[in-house]
Amino acid sequence: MDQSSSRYSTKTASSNTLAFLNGSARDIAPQLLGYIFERTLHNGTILRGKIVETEAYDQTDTASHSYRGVTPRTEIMFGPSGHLYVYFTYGMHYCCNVVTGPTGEGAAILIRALEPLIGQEDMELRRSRHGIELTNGPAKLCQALAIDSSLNGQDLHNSPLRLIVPAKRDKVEIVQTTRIGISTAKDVRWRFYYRNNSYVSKMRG
DNA sequence: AGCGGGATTTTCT
DNA sequence: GAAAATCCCGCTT
Repeated sequence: MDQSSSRYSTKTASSNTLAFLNGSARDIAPQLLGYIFERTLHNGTILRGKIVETEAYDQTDTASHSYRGVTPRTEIMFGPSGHLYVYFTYGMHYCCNVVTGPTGEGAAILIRALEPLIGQEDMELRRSRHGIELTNGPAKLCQALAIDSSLNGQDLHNSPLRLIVPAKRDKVEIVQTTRIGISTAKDVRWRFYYRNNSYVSKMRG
């Protein structure tokens, strides 16, 4: 494996390049910033967005779906890392996570915001919005990229939704703060985002 | 700019 | 039966 070519070319993640997901969600969540989601629709349309906001959830965490153990909903979180966990909430919204940790541990990273790179026009049709409103929230980005329960459990190495290693690391400051929309563990600072990126959800200022 | 309510269904107590 | 890792709209300031 040629180190320089993997560092400077944008290519589909091999099983090797996503091996870093087999660790703690807390540590991986900031590392996932800058990675790229590539969605291939049934008609062949390619959509891409860069991850700019993440939140970690693990089994020790009262706010995590996995806290109370394996259920029909959470079994994907307990499966192998590098797969996608999609859940449905509030009767109308999907949110998506990247599963982390070894098989048997229930952990995942919620993707809260993307910066669109390719396919903005297609996202606009699905969202009926434009600009930052395409992908500045966990359910918004799922609607923009047509992510629903049919993708739950898919392998991010090779599926209609793939995780791509960035060509080069962004030189952007990462902010660490508390998570959004939860009623317990409000003080746990497991939310990470790129400072000053306009696609981050609930930006103030 | 900020608050309040409605939508709508899966999941777990 | 209540809450939910949310979003959107309308009203008030």
